[in-house]
Amino acid sequence: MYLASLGKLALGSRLKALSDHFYGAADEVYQTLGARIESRWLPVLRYLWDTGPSSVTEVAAAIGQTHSAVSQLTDKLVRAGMVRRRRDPADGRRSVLVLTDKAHASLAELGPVWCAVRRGVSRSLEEHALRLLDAIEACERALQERPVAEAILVEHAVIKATPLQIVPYAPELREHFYRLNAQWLERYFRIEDIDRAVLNDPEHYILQPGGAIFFAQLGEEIIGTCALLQESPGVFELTKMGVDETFRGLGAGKRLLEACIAEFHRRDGQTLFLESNSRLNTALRMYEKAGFVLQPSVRPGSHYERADVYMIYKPR
Amino acid sequence: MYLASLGKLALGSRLKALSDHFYGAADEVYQTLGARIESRWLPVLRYLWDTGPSSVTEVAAAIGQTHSAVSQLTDKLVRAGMVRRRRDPADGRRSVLVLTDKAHASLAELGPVWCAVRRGVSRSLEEHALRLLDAIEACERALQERPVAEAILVEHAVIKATPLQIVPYAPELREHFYRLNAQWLERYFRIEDIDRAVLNDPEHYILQPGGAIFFAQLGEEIIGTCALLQESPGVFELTKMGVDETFRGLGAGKRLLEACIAEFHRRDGQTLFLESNSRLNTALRMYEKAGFVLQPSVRPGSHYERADVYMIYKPR
DNA sequence: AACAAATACGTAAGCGCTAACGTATCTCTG
DNA sequence: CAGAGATACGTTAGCGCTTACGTATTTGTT
Repeated sequence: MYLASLGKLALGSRLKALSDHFYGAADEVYQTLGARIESRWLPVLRYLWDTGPSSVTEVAAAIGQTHSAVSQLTDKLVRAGMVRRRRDPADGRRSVLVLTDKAHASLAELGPVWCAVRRGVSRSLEEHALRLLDAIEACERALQERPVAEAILVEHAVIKATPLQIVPYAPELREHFYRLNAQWLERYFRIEDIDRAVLNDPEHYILQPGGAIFFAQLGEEIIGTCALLQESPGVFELTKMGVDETFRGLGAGKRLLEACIAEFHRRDGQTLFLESNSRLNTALRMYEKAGFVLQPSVRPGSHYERADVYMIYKPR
Repeated sequence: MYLASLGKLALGSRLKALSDHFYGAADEVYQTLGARIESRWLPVLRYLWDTGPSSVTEVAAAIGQTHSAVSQLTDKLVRAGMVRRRRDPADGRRSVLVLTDKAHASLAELGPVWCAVRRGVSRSLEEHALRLLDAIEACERALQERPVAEAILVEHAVIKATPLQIVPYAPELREHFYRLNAQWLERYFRIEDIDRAVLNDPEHYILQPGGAIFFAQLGEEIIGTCALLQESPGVFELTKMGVDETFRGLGAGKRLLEACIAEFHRRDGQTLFLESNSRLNTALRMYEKAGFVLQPSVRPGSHYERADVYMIYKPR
């Protein structure tokens, strides 16, 4: 599922899909069991069933919809003979919704069905059903306290106001070198032995052989890294590029790449290559834009299992 | 929020509401930041951005929608100048969607916005955002393997085929007496000292003073209980009624109530009363139907903090 | 008591999506 | 190679909901 890869960017779409799925399942159940009810009716009917005759606005507030939605749904329920509209004698504006006898009878019969729904959901989703419900509830509460749009705008303002710098390696940044690379390695592949060695001791494996390491720093935070490894005299490998997932999109990767290429030229390098994996679309596109050219086959004698892409830098 | 009380019955509605919330928040952000994009476009645009020109069906499959939806959305994107339709030279049926230069430019500018979205969501929802994402993913997977509608129908068939019996107290059922009552006590109130004592030793507190305890048994499973407590000679209290939340709707409560009332008559009781709480709507309605009449004030000298309803049995 | 403001609710138009259908094109089979 | 079936995709109608608006009624203010 592609949407999963978008993470928090596509929450709306995924929730919608899940929502439709549950509505559909409920309707399928009601239909095959011959219950004369639709899944969309349930909140209104159950509310009237639980709390007795109520006005349109009251129902709307309880089930979290607009009064228009309830009003239109009421039209349908009236047509289906489940609800009657009554004028409130105490307040002529209000229209009180009352369940008909037919509705009471229908709902009374639905007890076992609802029981089956609860148990079926539990059986199908196992413990995930409860986790989903908990998460929904927690999010509903959190959103009321801290509206997400506001929080996003604040973050955007902060990001825009914070300078993005590229800084060279310093011993106290070593842990970031590990962290930033472990993130994508664990996510897409697994950390190979050669990775662990290099990430734990970059000074020995990268700097000593005549390489360089850069970090992208947003304000005080280290959000990305990239290394230039001298493989043999004049031959450099671009490697260990990693940008914190939550900070993608700020151009840190591009800036790091530029820094490495500049360093490569500064050292009068002859060849600059890189190895990567075809699943890392965005990274590959970035390499291409920076001047790397895809080679027809993988690099002979590659150190990495995951490497199925081989690119060489050909400045235009 | 009323929907929360429906639990798994209203999953669809709650997911829809959350979904709309996120879509709305995203649109608000895009608008105030002047981005010429709408939240609903994102899956399609990002997919084309990530994987290059693609056919309608391909996009639809990736983002989990129908080809019609993608086709119609494409109309809008074409009108907005973000996408071009191109015939696939290799297959005349296919219409390949290609991002325009304008779209590339717009999307390139959106990097920081998406970064802000991810971080804003995290800030607003804190750790719940990840929990929600995990739960969604787990449910998506589970639903593919075990369709929920099917599971519900199976449960329904099982429930319908399993007899519901009312059985009297037996020592080996004591733990169920505690479990079933603790469930609703913990959910709505808290367990008072008097509850703990009675629930742990019902033989001493209920049976010895001349009371009775019944259990509702569905097949092999104990799903509900109810007790008749002799308060003084001929005066009985209906108490400790509890039905497993996942088995509500099968009529177990009603059957238990009938059993208690029958027992009350069998013992030639004079008075039968109960104390309850106004929040327990469904229970109160059941008591009323069974012949209990709401009294104008709480019972003098009640044992319970939570009791704000007092009813006396008046057979018709 | 008079009247502006607020409230309750219905209606209309529109949006995003689906299901159903029609058409064009491709693929497979004999 | 003909033709049946499959596939790709656009179009239409309709559903569920929203926003915007209009009307009736109540509430609050002076």
